[in-house]
Amino acid sequence: MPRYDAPRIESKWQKFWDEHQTFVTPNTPPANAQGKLYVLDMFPYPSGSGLHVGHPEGYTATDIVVRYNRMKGGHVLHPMGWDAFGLPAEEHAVKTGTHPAVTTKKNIDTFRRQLKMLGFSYDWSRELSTTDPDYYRWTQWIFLQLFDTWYDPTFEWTGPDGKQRVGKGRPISELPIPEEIRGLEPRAQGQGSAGVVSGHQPSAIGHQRNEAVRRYQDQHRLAYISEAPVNWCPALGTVLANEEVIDGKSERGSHPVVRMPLKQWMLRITAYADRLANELDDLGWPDSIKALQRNWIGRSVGAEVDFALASGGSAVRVYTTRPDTLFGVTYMVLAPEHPLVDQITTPEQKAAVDEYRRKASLKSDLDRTDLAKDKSGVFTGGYAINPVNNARVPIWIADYVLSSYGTGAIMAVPAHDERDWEFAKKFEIPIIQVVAEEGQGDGSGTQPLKAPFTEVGVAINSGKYNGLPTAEFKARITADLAAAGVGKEAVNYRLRDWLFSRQRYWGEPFPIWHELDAAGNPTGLMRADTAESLPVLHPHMEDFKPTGTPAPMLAKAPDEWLYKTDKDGVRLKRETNSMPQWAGSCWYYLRFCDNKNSQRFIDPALEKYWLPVDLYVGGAEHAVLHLLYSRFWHKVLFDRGHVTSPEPFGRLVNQGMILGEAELTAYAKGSADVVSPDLDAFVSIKDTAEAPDGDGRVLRESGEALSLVKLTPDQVEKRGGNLVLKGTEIVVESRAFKMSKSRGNVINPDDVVKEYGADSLRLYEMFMGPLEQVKPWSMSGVEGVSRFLGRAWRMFVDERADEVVLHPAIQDIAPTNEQLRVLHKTIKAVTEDIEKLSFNTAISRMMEFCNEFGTLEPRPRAVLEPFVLLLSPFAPHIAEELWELLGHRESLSYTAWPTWDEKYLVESEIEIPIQINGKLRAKIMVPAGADAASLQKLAEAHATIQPQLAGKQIVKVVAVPGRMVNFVVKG
RNA sequence: GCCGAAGUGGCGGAAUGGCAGACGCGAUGGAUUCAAAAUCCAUUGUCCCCAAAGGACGUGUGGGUUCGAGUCCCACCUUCGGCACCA
Repeated sequence: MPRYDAPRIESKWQKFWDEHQTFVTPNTPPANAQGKLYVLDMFPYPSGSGLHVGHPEGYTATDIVVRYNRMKGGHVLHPMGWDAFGLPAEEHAVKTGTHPAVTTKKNIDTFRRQLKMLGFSYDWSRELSTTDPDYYRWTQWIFLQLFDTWYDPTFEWTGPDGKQRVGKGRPISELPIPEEIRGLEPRAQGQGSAGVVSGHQPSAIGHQRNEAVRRYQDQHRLAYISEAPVNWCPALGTVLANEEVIDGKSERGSHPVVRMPLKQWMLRITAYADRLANELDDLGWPDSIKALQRNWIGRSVGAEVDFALASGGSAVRVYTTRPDTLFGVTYMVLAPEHPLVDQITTPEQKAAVDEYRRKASLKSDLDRTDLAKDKSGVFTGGYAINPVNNARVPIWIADYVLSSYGTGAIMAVPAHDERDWEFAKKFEIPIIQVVAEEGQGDGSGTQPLKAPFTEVGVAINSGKYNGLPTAEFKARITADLAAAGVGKEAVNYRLRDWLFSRQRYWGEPFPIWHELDAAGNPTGLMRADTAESLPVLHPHMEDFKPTGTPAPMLAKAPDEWLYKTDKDGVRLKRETNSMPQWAGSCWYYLRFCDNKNSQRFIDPALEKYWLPVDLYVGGAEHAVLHLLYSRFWHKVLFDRGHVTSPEPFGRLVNQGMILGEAELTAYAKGSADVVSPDLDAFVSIKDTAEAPDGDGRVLRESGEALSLVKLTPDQVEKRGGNLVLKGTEIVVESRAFKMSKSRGNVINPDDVVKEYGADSLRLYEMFMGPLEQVKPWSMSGVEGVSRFLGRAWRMFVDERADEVVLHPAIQDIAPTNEQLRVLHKTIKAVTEDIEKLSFNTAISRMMEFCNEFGTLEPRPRAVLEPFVLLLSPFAPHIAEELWELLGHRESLSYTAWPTWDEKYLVESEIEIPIQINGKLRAKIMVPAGADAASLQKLAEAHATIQPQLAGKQIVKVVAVPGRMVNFVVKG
């Protein structure tokens, strides 16, 4: 009984591919190669729970593209690796004492086994893990590049891509040092050289004398240390980047996060904000992802304006995008942390101001969000002078102004800004309208505003600028302010510099040392490890418990790791922070091209050959962070001449999330724990509404809370276009939820493979719907595609025989024209669908083919053979087995992809619709080449059309050859 | 609130401005079987009609463009995703 036996076939071919190294890709293209193709999956974090069904979705898609292109003769790079640093392995270490490296290795082994089980054609010889010292050696090396680079925003240059740019990351040795800093000891010109890491040469220059210069350089590096309020998460024992904090809680684990000032490594990604935004234009990415990134970067163009203090002394600089509303300024607001606050606060207000600042400093982001509903603030007692009209403006502090955006101070124009409006209303500050809607008169005698007017319009109450449209006003006043020396155009970004240090063990150590003075205290001066001394390995540790304080884990490392004395006798202490998980994933796509290179992070020739990645597939959750960070690193490497492509990823596709199986739910009156069993208690979903707190549903009329009853499919039936409780009119809800342990709807790929086989899982993941779309899982859907594979198997194999032999119906006979037409139609459709990544429709076409030939007797071999090749990228194991059965000795992996011939596709007769006034009235068979006139004649003569046209006036006839005929009639 | 994506049978989904619902699931009927599983065949948007023939209605809602709209334009509603005091 040679039934389709997935386990036997799949293990046989997985072993074959392994032993024959079928998918190992040499870096030199084969003689007849049709060009290179680099297809990359976002590599997974190898978690302890193993592969999720979401993983194979993207992986199958890329595997199909890769297998297809290999057969087309492409030189294809398709690697896989592990993003393996991260908190879970370390949390496990805290609990069990198992070293994170051990846990990580175990998890990687599981992931590798699972991926191999699914038959993906990765070149496993290129496998890498971010935790390999061989790998993170180069992560540290790239960090040193960042450390050795400053951004020159005015530098004009032409890159290896032939494009002109303004702004470049340059060696720190080329940073111009201002005279006053250079001091007594002028630096030699051109000190240091590009490509050699570290800005200091301890033996060449006495660095004590250069201390000021070194500190100046340190302030300008792309990797720098700053003391700033950061998100400290006590539960995780680490600080988190803004991006890792959601609603005041940690993204991972939802632990509370507090703000506190700490010294941290930062990466100056803001220097690249413009290029990161602008160079998105040419990328083959979905517009929605580009929009997400632009949104995140949040570039805004406005003006900085100086308001002199009424008390004299320094001025307050504000940032505004609406300099045209300067005449409407009725107060100013400084962020509570603003450095001028102390200076302007009057003695009478000091107590109130100090108290407010103290409270604000304690507030976590969550608290600030909660308070957002109600504006708070305190008057400082100080006044500023509005430069356009010399008006005295009171200065307040309020936490709705952020110290980290713009200048940390605003001019408040309540008439034309929502937030200022709310604030002014609450504290009874005057509101002056200075912009009127177009065509609403000149504004003299304007009614008081009922709400802030935030649109553009025409200036009023603005002196000589009255009547100017907003855009013109902005340009004019910006120029006027600049001429007067009190303002200038300015650009701001929502994007902040990237907080790059964490306080945990299981991350890349920094290749940095801190100089210590005689008393053992840090001097604030740093030294970098040399490139040759890398990697900086982790110290040996027994205890992985967090310190419980913001002091990094590595501070508990043994002294021999922590301290050393440099050649010049200076005592050094190692940097004890570690890099965040994002670091390793920023450049793995480069290392895959050359993962064994011990001399460089990537061979320049290989970078030039393989980069950029031609197709990058992964989840949309990485739309902002990972993709923005890698682009940033890539651009720095580009500026420093280490890579020749300006962007890492040419085409990007996001796979949609896979939800759990749809669940049926009915709602009933009564409390959740006591659900009345009688039907009267049940309520139709149409009579319910979402609960105000977002949790559960309530009765629409009364707002009464309803309890939720899970149903099985046999408890419902369809009636009148709805799903109802059996025998009732009560409509129930059918919805799919995100897979989660708590809901118990997680599907394990291992189980699916055990029951249906890897080919069925692959096929189902692709058949569910468009790759990019969110879709619910369905076990009976898996069964459906598995039945299709069974049919395909029986098309080739005689199940009544004792052995696996070719079906006797398969014969070397000449196919009919109709059979050839079906074959070539299928080849064309499948080929074009793969090119479009429209895998679900490609599978449909193959199902149709199978429905056509599956039970046909006899079946021409010449028609069936190409079908196996079409199927092979989707279901490679069964395809290899059938290919072998058909008598082929070689794996089909490099067999030429079938081509179609248009001549087989033409049909002699086609069916076209006949419409009257656009409505379908009949269908007729016509010769394929019939022209418009003969179409019309045939249509008019048709038995059901003729009577309908009789006695009516034909106004117009639209006849499209090969398409349709439409009669437009009157009467 | 802002930005983005999407609304098509009982379900997943298909459809260069030209036959809506391909393909699959589910369901129903039949064949095969001692019986079942598996398999094969047929039917399956809703409604009118005894039935057939035929007809009416159908792609979130309301308008519009067009000989013709699921598809293009305008307004709105709903769901999902992201951002959210960013001046």
